[in-house]
Amino acid sequence: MNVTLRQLRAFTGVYRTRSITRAARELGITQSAASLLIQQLEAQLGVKLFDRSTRSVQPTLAADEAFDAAERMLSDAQGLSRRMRDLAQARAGRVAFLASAGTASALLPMVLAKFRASHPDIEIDMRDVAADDLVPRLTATDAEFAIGSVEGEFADMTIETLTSGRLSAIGRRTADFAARRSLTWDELAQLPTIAMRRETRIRIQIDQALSAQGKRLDPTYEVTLINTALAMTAQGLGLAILPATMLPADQFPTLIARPLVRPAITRPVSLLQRQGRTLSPAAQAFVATARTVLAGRTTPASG
Amino acid sequence: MNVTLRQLRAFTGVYRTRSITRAARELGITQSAASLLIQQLEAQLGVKLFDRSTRSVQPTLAADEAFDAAERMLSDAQGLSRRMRDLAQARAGRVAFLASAGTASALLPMVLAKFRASHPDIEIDMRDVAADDLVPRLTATDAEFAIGSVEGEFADMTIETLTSGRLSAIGRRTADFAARRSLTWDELAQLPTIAMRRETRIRIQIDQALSAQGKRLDPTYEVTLINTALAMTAQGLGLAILPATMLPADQFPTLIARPLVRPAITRPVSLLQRQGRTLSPAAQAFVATARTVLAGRTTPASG
DNA sequence: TCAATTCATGAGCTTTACCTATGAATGTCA
DNA sequence: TGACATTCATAGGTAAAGCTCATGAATTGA
Repeated sequence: MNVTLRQLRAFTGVYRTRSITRAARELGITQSAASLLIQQLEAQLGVKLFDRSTRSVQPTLAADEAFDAAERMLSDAQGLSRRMRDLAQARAGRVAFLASAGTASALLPMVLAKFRASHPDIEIDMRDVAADDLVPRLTATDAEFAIGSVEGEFADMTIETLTSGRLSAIGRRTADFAARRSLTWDELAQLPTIAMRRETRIRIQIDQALSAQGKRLDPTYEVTLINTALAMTAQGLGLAILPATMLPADQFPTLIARPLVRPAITRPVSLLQRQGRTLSPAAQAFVATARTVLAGRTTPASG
Repeated sequence: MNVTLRQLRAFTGVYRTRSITRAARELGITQSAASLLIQQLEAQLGVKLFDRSTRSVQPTLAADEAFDAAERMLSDAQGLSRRMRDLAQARAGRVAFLASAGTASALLPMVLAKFRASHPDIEIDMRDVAADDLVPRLTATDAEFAIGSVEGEFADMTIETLTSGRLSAIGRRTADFAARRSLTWDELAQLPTIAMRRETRIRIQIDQALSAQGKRLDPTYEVTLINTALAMTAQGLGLAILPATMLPADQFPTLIARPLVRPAITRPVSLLQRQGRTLSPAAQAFVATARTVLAGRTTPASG
């Protein structure tokens, strides 16, 4: 057998109290059990730890030396337990995840704010990445999950849609525009528009959906960043063509979104996880927050 | 129940090898036992430590955090065991003891030399003390034992005679002196002599023994230190009156001792220990060395 | 001398720990 | 694709350990 923490607990107890009986009471065991634990430890270490008579329990020099080491081990054990409990309850820890650039800028800030309010001590490491890189990066890095607009199936990945935004025209709140319930892509063709560049994931999706219907989008401006498109829209340069979920209402209070129809195109925001990999409790808490926050923003699929 | 070192050993093994089976082999237990230990630890800490399938065992983030703490505890445990084993085998440690001034200067140096040769890593703390102080100091300080000329009984002390020296006349190796087997105290009265001061323990013993026989000692010189007496003798100032054991042959090669008789007075060198207090293994080793070294020098009680 | 306290020990019971055997899942190679 | 090999999990049984209770021995204090 080997030294056990039980024995060390008994040892430090006896060392401090100079009494087997008192130490046993502290540990919630009987005096005889404590006596045995000390005997075991002495046999284990090959050293007498206490000179004991019925009337006194005197630590030996060896006990003096052993005491510090024993205390350190016990406090390490307690520290480990406490730390793990904190991790388990998501009161401590770190969440590393990937987010596509658009999601990170438009959708996640409010999730982050809510999460930070409820879990102030959890470190967050959000890495924004091109949408196409989400899956390869998730397999390669230590990120626990990814959030972004991804569709399809991937080996060793589970995918879950958190919310989905209808492709919309975003423009200034003019009386004319505000009156509209929706716009068709055909109507849009006659207006100045701002869309994402052709290489972007979102644009590819649009172009594919439209060409399936024999239509096409000829934007007045093409940009790379969502924020650029929104800023230009706010300046009245045209209507931004983006999922409605991508409009942060607080950043652009003058803008409103109206769904585009014929065809209606929806764009999911999905959560990607590696299969067979448990999320850390902190990450689980974050995902839960994301689910509730984003669920409130889902554009109904029909309408 | 609580976290055990067994569990931690299994944990670090699995963490390192990424395999329950391999870790079990390392620990010399079966795979199923190792599997159970991991499950226990997880339940204990409330945290999943490994994502395991039949094909892979992946540490979680919690496991990454726990690993260092676990390793430290295990190495502390090993360090404790090793340190205690060293103490037990007297390969390390410290011996603190008291010695009366005379013993310390004349008798113990050779014991120290022999002990140091066989136990080079043991620290020695020898405190020389007036003979009368041996007992009070031994009860009050952390010294483990005392060596000196003490007779009688003391509460809570065990006493053991290590050697005893006959009171002798020590002089230069002249043909005349060397030819003598012994001297009587009466013969001594006509010669120049060097004795210890009246206050010293050794002198008190001499005076008592002589006065019991109606005799007395009138030394030419009275000194405090044994070495002074011997140095004066070496200069031919007179015969030193000391126990034969107190003559270090290597320091004073020109001197020889001849026992004093009528009466023959012996002076024990004793080992004092506190009753019910185990000596540390280092101290036991030292005492053993002292016993063997000093036993060789004992003057036969009769002769 | 008696009562009280404290540590050690032995008997007996309960709990734990471990092993063997087996099942389930997954990756590999023909 | 199907047989095979590997690996982890689980169930059942047994050996070992741990604990309690009861008791004994030693020592202190009244």
